Amino acid sequence: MPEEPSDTGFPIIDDIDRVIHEPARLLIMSHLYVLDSANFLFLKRQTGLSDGNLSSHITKLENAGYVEIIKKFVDRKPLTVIQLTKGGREAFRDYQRQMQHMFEGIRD
Amino acid sequence: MPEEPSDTGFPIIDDIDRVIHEPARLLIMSHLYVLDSANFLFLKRQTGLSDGNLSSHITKLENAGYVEIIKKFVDRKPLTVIQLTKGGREAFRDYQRQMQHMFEGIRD
DNA sequence: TATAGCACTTTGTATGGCAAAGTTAATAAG
DNA sequence: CTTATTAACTTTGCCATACAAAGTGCTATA
Repeated sequence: MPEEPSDTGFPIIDDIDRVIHEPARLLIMSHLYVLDSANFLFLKRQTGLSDGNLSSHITKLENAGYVEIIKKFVDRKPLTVIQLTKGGREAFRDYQRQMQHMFEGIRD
Repeated sequence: MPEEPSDTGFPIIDDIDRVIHEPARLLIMSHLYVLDSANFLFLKRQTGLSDGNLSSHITKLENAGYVEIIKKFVDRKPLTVIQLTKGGREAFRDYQRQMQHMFEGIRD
């Protein structure tokens, strides 16, 4: 009979949202959680990611329904705004809760 | 002139210890941080990992110097004990601090 | 026309996780 | 003596993903 991992207060591996867990996206999501939205260039500077990488990471976040990507022209220059969605906010909060819950059982 | 990401209180991507960050190993390390040491079977049950995966994850932790793997025979059965090292304890604490620091700036 | 800025997209490489199957070593059961 | 069982691997193969680098398209400006 296969056994389930017993409840130790630690999260089950599968519970961790890997879309958010990936460091680059964790950083993007942290900024968005605070600012709600940010433009491409800003995120690029904050994260230190290259154009290509930032682009692919926000596309993944978009596919997960965590952000909305809005393209406009401002001052006749392209401006890409990345906007956190409600689902994205919730997912990030869940992730945060899970991590903190895990660390709670751990104090020296 | 290339720009450094400005200090927002969020960690730099490269600062995240990916050896620990990987969910499976995060779970292993959490247990070890509390228990200091644990045997193979126990960790396998707690994490729900397969033999092979658990084995390869603890090998990675060993290569990083975070655990020591001790093989003995008890009751005439092989017993593999995974013991957290000092370095492992420190690395985990650093990881935890970094994560919590990141979440600190984020409260609704 | 050439250049620069912004935001991609594509391509290639390297890594890494995971499942599955096979292996070894020791003992227990028949 | 043979087979099975337990514990713990190791190996193989697949697939996803991260990242760098290079090229593309669009707009505006010199």
